[in-house]
Amino acid sequence: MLYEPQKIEPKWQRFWEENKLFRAEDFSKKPKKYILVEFPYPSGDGLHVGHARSYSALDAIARKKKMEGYNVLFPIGWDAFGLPTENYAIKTGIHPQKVTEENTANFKRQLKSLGLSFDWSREINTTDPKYYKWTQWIFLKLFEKGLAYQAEIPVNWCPSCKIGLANEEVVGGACERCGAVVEKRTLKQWMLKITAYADRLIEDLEKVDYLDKIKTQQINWIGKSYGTEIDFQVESSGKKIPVFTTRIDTIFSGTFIILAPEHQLVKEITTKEQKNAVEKYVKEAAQKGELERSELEKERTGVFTGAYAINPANNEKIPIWIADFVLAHYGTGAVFADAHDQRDFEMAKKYNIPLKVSLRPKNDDLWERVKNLKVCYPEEGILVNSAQFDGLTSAEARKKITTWLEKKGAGRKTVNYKLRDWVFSRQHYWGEPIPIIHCQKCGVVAVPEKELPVELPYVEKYQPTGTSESPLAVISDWVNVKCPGCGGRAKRETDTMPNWAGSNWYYMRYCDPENDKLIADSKKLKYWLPVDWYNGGFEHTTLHLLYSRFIYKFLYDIKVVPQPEPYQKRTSHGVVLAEDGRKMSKSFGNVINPDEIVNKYGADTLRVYEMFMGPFGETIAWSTQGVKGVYRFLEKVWRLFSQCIENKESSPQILRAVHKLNKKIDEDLEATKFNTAVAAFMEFVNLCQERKEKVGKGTLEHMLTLLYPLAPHISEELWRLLGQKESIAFQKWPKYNSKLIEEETITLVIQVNGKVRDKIEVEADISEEKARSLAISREKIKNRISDKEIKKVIFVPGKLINIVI
RNA sequence: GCCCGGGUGGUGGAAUGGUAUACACGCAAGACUUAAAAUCUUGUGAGCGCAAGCUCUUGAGGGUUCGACUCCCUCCCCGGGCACCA
Repeated sequence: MLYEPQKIEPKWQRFWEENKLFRAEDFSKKPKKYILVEFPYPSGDGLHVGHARSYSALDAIARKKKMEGYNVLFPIGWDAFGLPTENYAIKTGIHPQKVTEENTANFKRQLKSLGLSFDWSREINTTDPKYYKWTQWIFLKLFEKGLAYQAEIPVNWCPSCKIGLANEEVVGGACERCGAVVEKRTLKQWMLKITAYADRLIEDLEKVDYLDKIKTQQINWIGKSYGTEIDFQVESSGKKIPVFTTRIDTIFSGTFIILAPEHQLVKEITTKEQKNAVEKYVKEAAQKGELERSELEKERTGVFTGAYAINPANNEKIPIWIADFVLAHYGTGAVFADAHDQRDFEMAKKYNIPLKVSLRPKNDDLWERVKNLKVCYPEEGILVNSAQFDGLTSAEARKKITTWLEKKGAGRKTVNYKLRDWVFSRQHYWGEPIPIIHCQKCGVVAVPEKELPVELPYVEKYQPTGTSESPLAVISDWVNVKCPGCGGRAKRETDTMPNWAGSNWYYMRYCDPENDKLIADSKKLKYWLPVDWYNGGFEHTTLHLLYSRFIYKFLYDIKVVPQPEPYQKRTSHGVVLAEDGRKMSKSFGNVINPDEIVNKYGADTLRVYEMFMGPFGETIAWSTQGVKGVYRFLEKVWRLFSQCIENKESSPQILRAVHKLNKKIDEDLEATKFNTAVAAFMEFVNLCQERKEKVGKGTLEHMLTLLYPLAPHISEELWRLLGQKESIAFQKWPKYNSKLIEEETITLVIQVNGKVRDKIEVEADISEEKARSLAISREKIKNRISDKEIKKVIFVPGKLINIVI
């Protein structure tokens, strides 16, 4: 009998679906496991083999958990709002909704052909009004609590497409769509106050089991730093400039102040004499793109405002400058500058601004050069020229100077973050409308909850307007509404939400996908949440993963969800590159279509290959040869069946091997070491083949239950061919017999001075004395030792003996 | 520049203080075949040697240890993230 995956796979997929094998049961008495993979964006390119990597892995986990007796929820849906679909629709004239329907159908067909154990009865789609009603509801709650607000901020503007771009639409300073260089324009945008949750987003990482790499990246992204805020009085004016620093230990060498060009005090403090120069500089800085501004590392530029401030530490009068390397959006948009910062140092040298030193390095030669302002010394040191603080280390000085400034009322201990609030408006058609109404009298008014969802109007024209408004702005009968407050004339908000909006909370909806009264029933949320294991791409660590944690925490605060963290465990899979080591891309013509692999080798081969190709977390290039290797392995499994059908016991060696395999698979699957799990199966099959002996039915069944999570179709088929009436999915996950695994004999390694010189087969529990006399009696070892004195013997029971001479 | 990973045969990789190179690919030889494919068998880190065997080998150098791919220090290279962050 031949192994023909094309015949057996669709059969079992149909069987599993018709018998509702993978339906999750609300409130089951069994313990629950919520296994989640990131839901795909249904693009026109179809399923990527990278999706298949993540899904095959967690499918194996989900199937194993089910066998272990858990009530498993393993759902799937569609993250379908977004730009690629809108762009495609603009290009082809096919409505985005139609495009989405087609792409979704294609993705669904592809996912089903892989035989993944999703509970399709809970399928969701972010573009469904019944779904985005609740996306809008969350926005209203955020608005109610003051966490959604409007602000005038600079946005990326494409002068060619005449449209605002999100950061993710800007590639290397250029428009992703047309390639034009992006400018900055100030527009009124909706913002979400994620910064209010910065501390909790860091602290609560302690409560969850994420890969360390993921935790570190989130912590760095939030970028919490402790420091001091100091007030500099502007000379002969009531104004003060607050400045944030982490290096208050260098305050006594602060000889000038630098403001960001966008700093609000620039206009107010600039003197008449400097007005022209300052205005010119500010204008130039605004015109420079982000790219240009950060590229210009070589040459420092700046301009003097003409104004002076007082350094509160030593009451010295110091000049106030402007420079574009000072960022408006970090700290207070102003810094005090000194000889102990590379950038400040370079700028002072260029414009002949006086400098002095206040930190002494340990190295005397270096100190000589630092003292004479030959080099910048940005490290920590011992304080000098710092009045009563002389002689302290930088760390000590930071504490004492901060306390001293606090007493004088000129400064305070403070904390800063790199994390910024989240721009939540898009001037696009294909997204959730923001449920807000602008009334001339009442101002910004929330759409009443009972009027949700605010449906996206189905129109023929969804092209950009060319102004800085969304395409929705031109649909006058949709835009013009009565104010829910006063009944007067009002207009709808025409911006839509970014596609992170729908993916922020989607995993909650799987718990209760049909509910039209609530985001989800609270008892169901309590039963299923948190997600026990969530797998997705590393690239979502600082966007989707962080955003969705923030939204969940907010929902926890308003008592919608039961705990403060949504995901108990988070893992990430590595990217699958093309065979040539580059990214898979249509333009390179190197894309692997999963359909082709499934047609030629079957879903089981694709799934097992994706697990075998390399360590789960690493970036790996595709190898078609490697796929063939896995296919050969599955053929060997098939042959094992045709050779072993007779009803008898396996030999003790095979029996031991299958129990060892059991242990290995158990451990490797939990640790996401899928590649070595597959290797262990291969070793087992090779062993059976080498021994040329018929394997007993029981042993084969044992092996098939272990293989089932990774290669479900072939396992189910052979299981039935062995005469089983019930699906293999209902089998208990097998337990290994640890006594059977124990070996009676072992290979004892004999080392001389740490080098392997001989090996002997001995009983497993050999004593040290016996091992020693055996080792010394060996010819090879005798020759090595000859007349030399044995200094020491190290014996590792069951492993080795090392003779030191 | 900073923060995370990583560097092991011709290739993807295995081994987290105890037999380096599991497993797979590729390659070579043989069997089957009119032939090819598929399959099976054997071999396959490098060097020396007819052979038994010996020597070397985990990016480079040092250290700890009876013993280091594994731990520590210095450096080089590659991948990812952040980046004028005060």
